[in-house]
Amino acid sequence: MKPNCTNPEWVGRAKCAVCEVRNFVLFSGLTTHELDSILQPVDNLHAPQHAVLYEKGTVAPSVYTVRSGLIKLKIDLPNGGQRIVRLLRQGDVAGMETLLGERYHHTAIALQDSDVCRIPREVLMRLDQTNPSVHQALLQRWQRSVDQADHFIVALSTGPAEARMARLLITLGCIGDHPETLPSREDMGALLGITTETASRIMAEFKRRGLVHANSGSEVVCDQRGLTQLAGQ
Amino acid sequence: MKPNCTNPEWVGRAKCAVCEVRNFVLFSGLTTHELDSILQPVDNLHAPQHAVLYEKGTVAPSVYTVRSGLIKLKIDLPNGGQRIVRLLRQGDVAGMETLLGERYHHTAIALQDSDVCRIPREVLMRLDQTNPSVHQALLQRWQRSVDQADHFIVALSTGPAEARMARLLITLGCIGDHPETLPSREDMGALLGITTETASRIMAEFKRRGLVHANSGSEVVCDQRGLTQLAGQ
DNA sequence: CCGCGCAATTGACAATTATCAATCGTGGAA
DNA sequence: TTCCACGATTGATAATTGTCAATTGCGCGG
Repeated sequence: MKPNCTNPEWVGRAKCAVCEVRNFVLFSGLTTHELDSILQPVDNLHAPQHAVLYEKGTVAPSVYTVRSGLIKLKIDLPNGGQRIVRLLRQGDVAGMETLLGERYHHTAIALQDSDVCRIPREVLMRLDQTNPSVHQALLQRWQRSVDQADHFIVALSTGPAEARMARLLITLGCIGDHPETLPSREDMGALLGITTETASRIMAEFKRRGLVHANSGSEVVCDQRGLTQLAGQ
Repeated sequence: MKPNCTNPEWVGRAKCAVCEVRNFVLFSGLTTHELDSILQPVDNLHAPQHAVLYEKGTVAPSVYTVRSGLIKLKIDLPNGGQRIVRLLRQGDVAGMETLLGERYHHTAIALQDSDVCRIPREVLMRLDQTNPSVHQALLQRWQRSVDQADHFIVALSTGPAEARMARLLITLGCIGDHPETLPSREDMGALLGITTETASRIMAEFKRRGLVHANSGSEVVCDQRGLTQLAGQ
């Protein structure tokens, strides 16, 4: 679909000690001193929209934590399409199968311009063994993956397409006065297990009904109440 | 739907040292001596079909490992239906959210007569900290939950209902000369995100086409080749 | 400014699936 | 054995969704 295979761009060695989102990510339990003791590099990457962090089936040397932006984990279908199985945002972790010595289970692509930290497998495994707070944070991230996958099953893959779309918009958080840049119709389809055309029709209808307003920029704002009602069925 | 809320029946204190499936479950890395040092009881339960292991939202004192049988993890929908988000079989673990101090995220019910071991939270947390092989096994189970959830999204919630049903039958393993007792049509619907009637129609059609044969007992055998072809789309 | 390219939208129609209702089949209780 | 209860199956019809094709809208490069 997209020959646009940008790669993430190296921005610099991560400065975890002054990271503004450190309390949301894996290393929130580490002291500055402990952070200094990390010998191997944790790199700070900028992933522009459509950049590929990693591809399914390739050897997995690193785990990624999301500092900002939106990342999709997808699986390619035999018929040429794709199915998105997870959306990752600030504080989420991608590629934890790395820690079990497995190859990547998905392809990770930035849906929006994103900033991520790339943590080598060895670094995280050592911290997991030596630092209880990192260990606990890891278990929590694993559980978060499970919870998010369950949400995809229950909320985004159950019921009529209109209700699923409403739940997707709520999940994306474009509600009230908190505008968001939405994924393409194609990605929405891959998120909900419907076709691009159906996704487009539903979104167009939502706009006509006033449930979704285009903002000044490329962002949109949604009607919390109306969507919640639709999501019910 | 089912007022048939059987509870699991206590069979005895678990004898992990002589457990015939120990190599598939969490404690495969422990020596007999280490097993003896477990002070708190690991109970061996028999869960007859329809028995409820635990219910969503209740406090979670224990993790369950499946020794035999088939367990479903379900979530109740606002419209009265249910959505099954996982199927657990020999070696799988239910209720790991327990280890993070959370309440159960699902309701766990036996789809077939099953044997399970109930492991208190404290036991598993202590072993996780003291025994690397248990720690590793735990991470693997967590990853397995993620993988199984992904399978539900990609294989069982994507594409037309007929293809999903074919993939479900393959997943259940009722292929070749390995017969299986299938879930009810209602449960199949909850597994695939379709109605009971649609599940019934598809299964009836599979039988007519010779893709599924009733066995002598209540079990069925499926045509591997034919189902695999259907699963493609 | 124009026009190209790509995504979004829309239309028409076919296929799939849901809904509601009735019937069938079977195992278990009386 | 007969009858009942319940799950499975089937039918008829409406609603939803997919498919294929055309058109619109818009940003960006020339």
